[in-house]
Amino acid sequence: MKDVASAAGVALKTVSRVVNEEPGVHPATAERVRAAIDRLGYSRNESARVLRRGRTATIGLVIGDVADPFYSGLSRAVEDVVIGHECLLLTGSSGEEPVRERELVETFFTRRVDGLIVVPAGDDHTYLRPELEAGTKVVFADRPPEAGLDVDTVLADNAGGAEQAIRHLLGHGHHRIAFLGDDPAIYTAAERHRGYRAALGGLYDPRMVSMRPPTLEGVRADLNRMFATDRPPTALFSGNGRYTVTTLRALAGRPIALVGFDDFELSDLLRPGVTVVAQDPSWMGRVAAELLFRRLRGDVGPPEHIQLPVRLIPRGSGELP
Amino acid sequence: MKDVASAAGVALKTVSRVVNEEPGVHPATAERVRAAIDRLGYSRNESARVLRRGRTATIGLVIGDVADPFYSGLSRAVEDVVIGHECLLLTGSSGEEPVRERELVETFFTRRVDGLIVVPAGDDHTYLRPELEAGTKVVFADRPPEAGLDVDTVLADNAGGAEQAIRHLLGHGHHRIAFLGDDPAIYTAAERHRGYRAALGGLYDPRMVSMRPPTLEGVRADLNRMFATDRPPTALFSGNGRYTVTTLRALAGRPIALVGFDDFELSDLLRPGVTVVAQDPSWMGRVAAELLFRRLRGDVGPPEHIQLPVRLIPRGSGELP
DNA sequence: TAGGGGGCAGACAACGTTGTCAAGGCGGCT
DNA sequence: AGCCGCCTTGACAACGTTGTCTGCCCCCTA
Repeated sequence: MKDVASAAGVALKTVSRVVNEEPGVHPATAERVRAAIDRLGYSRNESARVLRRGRTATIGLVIGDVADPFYSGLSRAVEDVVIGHECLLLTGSSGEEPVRERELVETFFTRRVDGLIVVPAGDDHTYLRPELEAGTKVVFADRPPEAGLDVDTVLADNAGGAEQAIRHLLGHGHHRIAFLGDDPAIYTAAERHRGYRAALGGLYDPRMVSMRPPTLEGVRADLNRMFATDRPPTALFSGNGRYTVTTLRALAGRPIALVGFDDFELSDLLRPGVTVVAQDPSWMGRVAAELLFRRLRGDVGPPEHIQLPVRLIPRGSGELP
Repeated sequence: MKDVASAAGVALKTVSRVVNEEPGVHPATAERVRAAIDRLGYSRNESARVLRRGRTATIGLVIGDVADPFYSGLSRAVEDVVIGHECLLLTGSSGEEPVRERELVETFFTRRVDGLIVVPAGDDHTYLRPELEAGTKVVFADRPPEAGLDVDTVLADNAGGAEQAIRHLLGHGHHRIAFLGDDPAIYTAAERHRGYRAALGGLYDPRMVSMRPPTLEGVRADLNRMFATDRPPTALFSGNGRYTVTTLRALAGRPIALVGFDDFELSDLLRPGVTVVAQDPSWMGRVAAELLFRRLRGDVGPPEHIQLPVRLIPRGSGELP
């Protein structure tokens, strides 16, 4: 910038004004400055600007794993909103590890992100307190923080979706419905299990429940265990997208009624098509990002807790007798 | 930092030394400083550090679309390498639009990223020249830049993979094999078509080729056109993952031999399983990122052009008669 | 013609770090 | 005892911007 100034024969500040399109520069001078900028191939040093102004125009996003379609859909939506606000996006995958989540968040904070969207992996976010009090805006998506930390959240209707799925299966004559889901320490898994249990009421049987990481062997073993009981399941409800796929693999073609939480590509191409309770990850991302930017614009209302509806899509597997 | 210094009763520079774990600070002093840091909840301002040192410890990644599994797999691998080098990752999706690709790259440059990994959408990268000459390291992944710009590239063996697929189909008795792929302006599509043509030799017939964006209607129309000819195809080769899925939808269960480029989740669960030429997006991401960091460490050898092998995985659809 | 006001330009400090250099104190060696 | 060198610490400038304040010039009005 200094070089541009001397090349154009003006003061540093004048170049700054031109670059920032501030008023009060004579058009002819501005033209001269722009010419010098082009000639020298100058581009503003954003770090210095950030240092001086205090705003980074950068948003941080912490998710479980970009390679998971749920998260990548969410990511893309967040990215679009962020770009629309002339900001950039720092993304990090926690791999669902609380320690890594925290490291990422803290790294983002030292980079002075203006705002943060987090899909939490852990359940202790006291480490956020200082930064929240310092005014950094944080929105939780997909899962809330632990009780006691009242911040903006954008969640899907997990329990409601699970209830819907179970009622659908009950409506097709099933009374013995198994639940295959993730570790109950994961909020969404716990909620979906809660909805499952609520919808089943007196039909609930803990032997028909398997909650653990979705490994093929594990799922296969649990299914075998369930099928070996005196009253085996006639229908399955799987607690998330990866789980549904794993379950399909474990079933190896064995026909049984199945409803899965989360839609996934090709669910319609399988035979039978897989009936799912679909949530919309990009909607969630968009809503979370827009909420964040509203906060950044100065909205200081009480924390919002947005719940997004989910939708049951019958495709065949949930309608088997 | 100033506050920490006065709280600990030492000079600014001493705090800086402690924070950066530089040698030459008395353990007792360091302890006092660390106590003050904890008490005040201080965290280093990375922007100022960047400004002073000139290195941002940030890498930029420009891809087509995070929501596409190929790119998100690549992203995740890049992210892991980047985190391993204590850097952060700025990600942007070009949506395959050259203009947006350029905007993203230039935004990343004004943010002074140390290095850049690009999956190019456009075919004019002269705009990179100044920055390349200024020493910023850039690696192209998945697709090369236009001829004339000799930079590091990491590509898959697109033509070879296509040849392999076609030879596989020829080996199963097919002589009439159609190609369904993306716009030939996209490098990978053009290369795969090249391999297809080379493997077919005299059997090549332009009427059996459809290259256009993968819309369901378009693919369906082209398939109908091909099937309506006097010598309809007995096998299909689809030019990328999304294309394969679209083709499967367009076929609506009609059995015909099919090999697709790119593996995809559930390819094994369809009946018949889908035979594919698989590339490994995370391998590509890892290799590109590692090459980039080698450059950042000062490796100044001539540009490297890495080609990653692909692998044919028979699953049933490619072995139909 | 004198005074006032608006348009334009520049000087300077500050943002929070880090690299360079210099200085003080202390122990060991001659 | 005097000198040297090491260990520890600090002062200061610089990185490239931007916000504030000041100054100049010209035109308009009384």
